[in-house]
Amino acid sequence: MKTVTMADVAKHAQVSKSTVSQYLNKRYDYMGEKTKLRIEQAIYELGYQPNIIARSLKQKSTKTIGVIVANILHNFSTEVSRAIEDACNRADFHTIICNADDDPAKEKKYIEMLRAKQVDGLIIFPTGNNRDLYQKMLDENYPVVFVDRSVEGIPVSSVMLENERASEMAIDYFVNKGQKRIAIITASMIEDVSPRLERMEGYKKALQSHKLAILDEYIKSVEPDQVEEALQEMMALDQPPEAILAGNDLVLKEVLQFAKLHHLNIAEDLSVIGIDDVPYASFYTPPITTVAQPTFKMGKMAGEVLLDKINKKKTTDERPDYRFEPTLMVRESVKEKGGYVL
Amino acid sequence: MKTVTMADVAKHAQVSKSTVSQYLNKRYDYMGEKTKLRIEQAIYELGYQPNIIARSLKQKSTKTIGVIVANILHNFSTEVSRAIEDACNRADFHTIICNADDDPAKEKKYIEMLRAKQVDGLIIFPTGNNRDLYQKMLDENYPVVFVDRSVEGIPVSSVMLENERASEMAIDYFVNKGQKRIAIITASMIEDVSPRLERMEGYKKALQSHKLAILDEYIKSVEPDQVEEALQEMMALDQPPEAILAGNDLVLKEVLQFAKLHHLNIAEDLSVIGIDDVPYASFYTPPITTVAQPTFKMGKMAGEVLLDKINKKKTTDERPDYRFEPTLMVRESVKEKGGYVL
DNA sequence: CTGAAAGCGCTTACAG
DNA sequence: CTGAAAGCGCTTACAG
Repeated sequence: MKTVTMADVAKHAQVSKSTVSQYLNKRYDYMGEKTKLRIEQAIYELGYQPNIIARSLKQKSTKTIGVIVANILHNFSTEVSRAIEDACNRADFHTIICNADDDPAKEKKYIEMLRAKQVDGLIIFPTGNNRDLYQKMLDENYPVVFVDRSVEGIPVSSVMLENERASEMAIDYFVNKGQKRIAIITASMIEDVSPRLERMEGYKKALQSHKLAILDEYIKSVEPDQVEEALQEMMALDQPPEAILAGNDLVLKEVLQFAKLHHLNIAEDLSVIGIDDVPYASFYTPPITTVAQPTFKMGKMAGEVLLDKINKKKTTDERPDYRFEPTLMVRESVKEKGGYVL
Repeated sequence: MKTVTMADVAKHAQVSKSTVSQYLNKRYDYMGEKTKLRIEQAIYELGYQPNIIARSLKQKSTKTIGVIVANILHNFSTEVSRAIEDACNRADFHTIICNADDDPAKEKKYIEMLRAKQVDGLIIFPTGNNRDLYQKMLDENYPVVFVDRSVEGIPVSSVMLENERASEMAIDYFVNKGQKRIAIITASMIEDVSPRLERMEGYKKALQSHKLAILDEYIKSVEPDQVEEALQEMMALDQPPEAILAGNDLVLKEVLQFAKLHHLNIAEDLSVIGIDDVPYASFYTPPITTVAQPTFKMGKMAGEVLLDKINKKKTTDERPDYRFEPTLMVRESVKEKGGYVL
């Protein structure tokens, strides 16, 4: 497997490497027609494939961006990544996707590895716990955009959901259906991750605006594997909640699993709304009402903002963040409590 | 953002570039302790990060492999990819994952792009329609392994499920539950993709071994968006099927959606088994019985076989393929037809 | 124990 | 219209 290089092509076509290079880069401005043909022919005969690595070294651009998702297990991450890819492909950029597994150490490793690989920019779903690194990239004027989360004090523009609005939509819907005992379960907030905080805020504000009390027993922020226990506790209350807002897809899954285990019928015995529109929502029994994120638009925006920074070589952010409106996907997991409608 | 290079470090530490390079590659055999310290210091002070692109160019190895999945929408693809990544990470290899979208043209584009990026080897879930390219890689002794599918006449070793066995397990289970009117729906077979064929074969053989007739009306191979229509037809038969084997996760999804739409209760009105253990199977109502592929093991094997080829520089395959046993995940989507048990 | 030199496969002013 | 030459940032025999 001896590789054929540009020099081989040049010799075969009886021109210089420079000319071959011009040809490849479509700078035919002054190139003779016969020369062009000879090169084309040589490339074909030798089965020549340019070595992008060599080009990148010289050009100091790899036409590749890195994407580091906090946790690939979230549906959201997969869908947004796909949209980022599409946006980048359109600009002839490639995409390398890495999964930080919610682990700041892994996130750090990937940031360093991708930068060592000379990717031209980074889209990060930040874990939030690598402030020094984030700051360093800013200082170096390295193109970065955040997705899903923002990091306090780090002025990198972030593509995010209107999170408070998402909770609010869910609560409004619950209340309109006559639900009053509404709980919320979000992923753990140890890391102070912004969407979790905002969704919690939205929940509280919405309850207040409906003049409903905020009960500590109805609020849980826990790891996925503790959701069951949290539900256990809630359901053992004298006044257990009758409706639950699941803060993300993983929490929703746990809630549904819990319901199954304890033979609670969704809607009938327990109303549920999930933030994140899971793929099975529409054909679940009953179909699950969710608050959908415009994942495609968000990914597209993230890709475009990053490409813009890369091209313009300006990494300053004129906008702190790009917020997107959620959509309520009304299905059948919320019970209508006739008598209590406001 | 002027990047600091090895030359800068060398100057700062007052040694030559060679020595810095030795240091980075941990060839300290004969390196003076003070030199080592000075270099370490210089690297730290300058915040030096090696440029992997430059190294790759010289070493002719990127320590990166490419993975091209036929269709990332299959759960199977995602899980196997994750396992491949893990296996590669362990050997300090990176992974670039691309999605061919079941489109041979895209597959071709990605194969060429990844090879241009000098990845050291390729794991492909082949679409099957790029025979020339596959053959070319073989001829060039380029390291490749296939996953999920094999390609007739292309002797690249492939990591696959024991597909016939998968269908057989499902049919045996149906029959043991007293089901006799068993249909199968697989994805379209226009492309002659091996697992689909094998699953179909397994279905037929299993029916025969149970002395059940093979009815053409009970066999459909269609695109996901035609599954509904196919079901429509089947269910309109004088003797509609009472059990359905869904050939993969996407088909299963369509079947469940169809059941929902037509108010058919799974198990009660229609028994179902799906090949591929979908994430929601365990908490669906009713929980869905599936035939699971050992995705983790398969991905690990694919990664290891490829790394082996890369390291040993031998790309000949001592084994045509690596077959894995499926597992029946018994849940509750198959009705026990008491009276009819054999 | 360390350094000078060549080279990996390209690109890009610049000269002609 | 085309070529010679330098250089991207590393690594690696080889010499000393």
